[in-house]
Amino acid sequence: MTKSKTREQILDAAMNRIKHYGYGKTTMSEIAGDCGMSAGNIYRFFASKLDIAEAMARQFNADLYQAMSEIARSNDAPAKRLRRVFHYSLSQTFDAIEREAKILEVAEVLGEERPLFMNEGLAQERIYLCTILEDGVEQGHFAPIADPNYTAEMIQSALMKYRFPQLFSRLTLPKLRRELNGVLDIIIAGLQKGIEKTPETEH
Amino acid sequence: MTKSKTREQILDAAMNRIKHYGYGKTTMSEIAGDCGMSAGNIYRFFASKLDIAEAMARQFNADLYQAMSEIARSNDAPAKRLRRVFHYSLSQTFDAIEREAKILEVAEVLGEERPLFMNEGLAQERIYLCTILEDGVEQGHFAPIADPNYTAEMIQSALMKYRFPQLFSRLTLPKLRRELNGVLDIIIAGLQKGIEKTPETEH
DNA sequence: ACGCTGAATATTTTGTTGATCATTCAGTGA
DNA sequence: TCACTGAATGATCAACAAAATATTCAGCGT
Repeated sequence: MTKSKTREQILDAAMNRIKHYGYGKTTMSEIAGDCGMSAGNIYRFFASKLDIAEAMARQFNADLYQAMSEIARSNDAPAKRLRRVFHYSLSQTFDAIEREAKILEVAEVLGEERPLFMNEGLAQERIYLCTILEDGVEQGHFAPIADPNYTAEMIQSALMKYRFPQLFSRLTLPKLRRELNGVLDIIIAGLQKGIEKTPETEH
Repeated sequence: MTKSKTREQILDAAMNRIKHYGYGKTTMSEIAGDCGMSAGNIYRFFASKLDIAEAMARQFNADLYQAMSEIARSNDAPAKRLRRVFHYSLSQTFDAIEREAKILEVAEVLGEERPLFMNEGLAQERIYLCTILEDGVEQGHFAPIADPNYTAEMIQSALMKYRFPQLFSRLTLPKLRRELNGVLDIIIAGLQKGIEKTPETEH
């Protein structure tokens, strides 16, 4: 347990520095210095500097998933829950990057060096989306869905642009919200109507 | 007319080199050498090296728009035309980059240095999308659409990922096609059902 | 006047070298 | 034995100079 305490201390020190100076500009020595230990000792708690960044993102995601989970279980209409999940995610990510621009660098580095970690997050998010989709079908708001996880994946694909907003465009938050709502309008209409899978493969 | 002939010659020489060696690695002198002229003379036909890249992309787009225009005017059902437009664009872009990997660099440079050029292309594409959407409404396949250009914009947003496939992901063409179809399934269902614009702004 | 050249200039890229840094691990103190 | 240190190692980065390169333009030949 003291081990986990030290780990938290390291992570905390790292986060403070990285948020302020960026991933590339904070050194293991500095983090160690903040914790009153040697750089080498950090490696007893994190296998690499990248793993610190990953732990940072994991913590950010944990909060996000917590909120998503609550939204997914709420009493709102399924369509509204869908909107809330993606708007919440957009706002949180946008604000975090707005507040601490250096967080974008962490996202870039992880996207590049840890592509599987990103997939993990998408898979987790899909769990909440499936809940909403299944509720929607059950309550008669959505037409039957053959494979909710697949449909969730397609919804994620369509909304990829709003995941790390500042990474894919330079739109302001209001414009992003407007677009997100527009795309959601179409998706929700599609879910209500019922999706007919494409009959044949085009050339 | 001889002026336009020379311009074409320059563009042609530039394209050959850029496709093979990349934008950064081909020099104005080399292009000029291929055309038997001095580097300075190129500037009587192109304002800058970037403008050569833009002309290159413009030529690629011209073919794309030509095909899109034909698809948009075809007799297929509107839903099918929508699919064909995006699948065609995906295949063309993917293949071009597959064939000449250096083309991706041109896309990157233009995306970075000429963001407005990208918008121009999106606007052009929307013209064809609007044709399809309006046909679809007229023929009773799609529910009425208040603002087709806006809806086209939202469709483009949802399909952004498939525009420069190798830029946003590392998926294979079959996987991209599968995803594109999945997202299109939802969009088309939404168009058939009719889109209710989001009633209020969230949080 | 026209179409072009090639030298001049400004900007970028490249190459190099010294530092800095991430990571490892033998060894220290408790 | 356990938690840690600090020196050693290789990798990466930063800064600066040198070399290429993009761009301009005065002037040449027609």
